[in-house]
Amino acid sequence: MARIQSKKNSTKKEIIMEKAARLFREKGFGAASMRDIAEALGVEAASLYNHIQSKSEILQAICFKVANEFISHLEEVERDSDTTLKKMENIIKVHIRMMLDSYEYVYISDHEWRHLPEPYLSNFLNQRRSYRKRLSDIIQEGINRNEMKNIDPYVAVLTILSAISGIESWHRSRKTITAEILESNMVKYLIEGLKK
Amino acid sequence: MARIQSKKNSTKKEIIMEKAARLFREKGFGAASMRDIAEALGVEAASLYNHIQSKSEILQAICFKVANEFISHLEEVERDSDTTLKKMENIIKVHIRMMLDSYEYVYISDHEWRHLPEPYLSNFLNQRRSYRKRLSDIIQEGINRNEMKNIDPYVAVLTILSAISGIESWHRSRKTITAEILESNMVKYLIEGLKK
DNA sequence: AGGCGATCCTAACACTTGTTAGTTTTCATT
DNA sequence: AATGAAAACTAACAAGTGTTAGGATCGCCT
Repeated sequence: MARIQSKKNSTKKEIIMEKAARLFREKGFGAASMRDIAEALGVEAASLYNHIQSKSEILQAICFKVANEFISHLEEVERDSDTTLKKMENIIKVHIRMMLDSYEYVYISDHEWRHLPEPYLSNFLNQRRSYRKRLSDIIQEGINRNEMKNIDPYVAVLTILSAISGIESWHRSRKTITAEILESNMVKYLIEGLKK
Repeated sequence: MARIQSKKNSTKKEIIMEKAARLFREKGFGAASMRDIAEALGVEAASLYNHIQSKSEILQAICFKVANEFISHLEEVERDSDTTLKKMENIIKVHIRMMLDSYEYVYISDHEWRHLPEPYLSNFLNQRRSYRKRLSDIIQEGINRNEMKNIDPYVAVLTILSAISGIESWHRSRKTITAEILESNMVKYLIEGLKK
């Protein structure tokens, strides 16, 4: 009767979330079963319900954890940076690093959110929309201040966020380039396209 | 006993593919059931098997149709365009337009390919890798000819393709901007970041 | 009118799904 | 060593999965 091993500073729920995240990414939320998750933990499926309430609770926890981290990072950046270009550069860097460090979680929050049950789904999408609105406000201000070239802010935000989310593909590949090269080149590309 | 209506120039298989594509996108491949697809067509699930051989055959057909279209477009562009910048601009436009016109298909080929069964999965990924390699060769040549700024070609390709695939998000939203504005601004952003 | 292939239906199959109930084991604290 | 909570187990559930078999019905062609 193997137990879920309690690791350093992690609740059992978090350990389940991590294993589940891996499987959700590999097979998709729908195709990854509770029995799959349990097996990955060396445990029976029913045992998971001592630590979580449902399969979708795992998804909720992951999605909102990621969303909250991005929001608090954004607030930090808005406080600390001076020019609009620096703001955007820092935001881009935060996103890239989150994608590099918390790959599984960010991926799921990017791709599997539509399996959230209501009302969490609406909640998530509202948060997302407002987050993007705040980014496009920064870009609009950059254009007004003549720091950025005249580009539709909505399109710019879409382009930036989507480009970064594509790092998934690098992560999945046999890495022919390092994370550092990836980061610096992508920042360069995205910022150069923004600059006046 | 409602029949699957034969439309203009479409085999019944193609009609099934279109309805299925919609559902695969909305719910994901795993979560969209054969009974869902059948219901959308006003038919029983078993009846579908007169026109297709399996659920995953639908996915295969969609993924490889998209892949083939991109490849033949690429060959066309490589023949007709002169400078490397023009080549990339045309390729980007082709991708954007495919995303705008054949939204459902492209989305599935972008996001649901991992549910392909072997050996189709390996096949698909090989095609994809070689396609991206050809794009990054164009960029490398652009750098050599001093038409483009010095950027890692792999990262550039990743950025471009991911950015375009993010149009999905526009498609899903209440469109506050037109397709034309989206296209022209995204092309501008992605090409400006590439130019020397 | 009769036939025939295409296309549909119903019924069923063997499995898998998330989840619950009830029981037993583990382990830290007394 | 005894206690009690935490966490595991087995067994089962109702519902849903892709798919097949066999029979009914449609619509076109002679």
